[in-house]
Amino acid sequence: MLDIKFIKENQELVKDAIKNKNIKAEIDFDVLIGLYEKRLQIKKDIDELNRQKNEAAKTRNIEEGIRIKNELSNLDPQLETVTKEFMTIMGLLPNIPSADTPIGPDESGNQVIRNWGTPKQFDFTPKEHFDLGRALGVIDTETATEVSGSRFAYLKGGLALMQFALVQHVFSILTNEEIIKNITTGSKISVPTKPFIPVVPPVMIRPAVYSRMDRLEPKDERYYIPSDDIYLIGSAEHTMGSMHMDHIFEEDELPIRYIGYSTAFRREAGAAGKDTKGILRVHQFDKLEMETFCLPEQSIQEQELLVAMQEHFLQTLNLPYQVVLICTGDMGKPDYRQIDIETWMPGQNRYRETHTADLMTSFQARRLNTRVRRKDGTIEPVHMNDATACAIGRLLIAIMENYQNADGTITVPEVLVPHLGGMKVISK
RNA sequence: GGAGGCGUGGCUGAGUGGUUGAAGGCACUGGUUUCGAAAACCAGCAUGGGAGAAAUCUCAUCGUGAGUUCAAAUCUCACCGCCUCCGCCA
Repeated sequence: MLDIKFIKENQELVKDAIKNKNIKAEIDFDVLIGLYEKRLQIKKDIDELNRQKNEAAKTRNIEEGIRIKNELSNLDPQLETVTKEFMTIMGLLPNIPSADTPIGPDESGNQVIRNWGTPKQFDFTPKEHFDLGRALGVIDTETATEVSGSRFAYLKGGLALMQFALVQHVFSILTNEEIIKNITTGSKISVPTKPFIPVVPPVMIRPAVYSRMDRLEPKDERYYIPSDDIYLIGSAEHTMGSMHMDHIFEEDELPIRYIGYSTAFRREAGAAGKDTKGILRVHQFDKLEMETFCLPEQSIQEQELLVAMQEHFLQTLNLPYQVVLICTGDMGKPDYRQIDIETWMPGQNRYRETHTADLMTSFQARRLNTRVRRKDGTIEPVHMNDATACAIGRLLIAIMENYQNADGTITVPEVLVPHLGGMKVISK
């Protein structure tokens, strides 16, 4: 949610954001500001009546008290109505995109800002992960479809083990302050080198909290359990970002960095027919997610750190990738700046999205009421960043396709070998 | 799931209808003292909204939401959460 005072002073910015982010809502700013002012006026009237009520109560003026009570009963519903209308419009407004965000209608407007590594030349035609996985018996979507439905899979054998090798690998990087220090120095990123705190968060979330994260929508995309009025999360971000709602940090406590491991649940509504084979797009996958809280003036650098950590991770696996600055039409509503990383998938002969890094500025924090008390005593919303550390399913695909051999076996990346108990090749 | 108990400020803890936004303690901040520190003493110390140049004034908030009352942290109801015992369970 944006700050109404910011909106009043920066209407053009907000209007541009709505247009450039393709938000399908007709917002009348005169109406919005009118509602805000009307609400303020009603609140003032109620405040004054309350003052009189308190006065009457103190002096035990019963008749006066009854009179004021009746008057208040007229105003209360008015306030409720106006507040509701006001909040409805406020909830539609997106975050403002950063100045360096390209303006574009959809993914065609995204900009590749750098790339790393050279796609390996194979002396045979590289296969896609589902063919490799089926032949090796490590991905079974047929049985999963019978048992659970489409877009589910069994990961087996060496691939199942590799999932946990990746988890170990990510945790070992992100909890190591030395590595973070080297990366910030090497990339000239000026943020504290505080390591990430490992977290296994809940995978279910209450509707009200989901809404405060501004992640309840699109509801079609969410799994909902009516008997308990609860949602399954689509990312660890959802229950980690909300960890500190209604909390005020002291300035020197920040940044706070978490690395969470959880299963993510997605209905993939509207993706019918898209990426139906294998495990690229499934209803359930495991993911390691970074979530950080920091001072407003540090949040861009913080996002740069998260991207640098992602790049470091891919480099340790020697996987070629490109870094993409996402344009207005393709970025999320709460995003200020979104950077994706696409990793080379030889079987598909193209880069596919494996990572995303979202800088939300104060947009989520304002609704979550997560704030910081500055040294001078002022209190303001913190800035929040979230970013993929490792979407395990998609990384497994990248590893399978990049490390495949002519005989259909898969070489285990060197850094993962120790985490796989010394296993060097996944074969039948 | 059954029985009972409980939710008050950063923490602890008093407060069962009337200047209680809330005693006391701890923690924290500033000061006095000290060569310095500890201790002691003094002072300050919730958040949000509104008015004001400011001092300050004012409204709301004692898990959440409704209700009773001239008046609610205190009474009623619902919901949420926590604790203890029993049951079940990884």
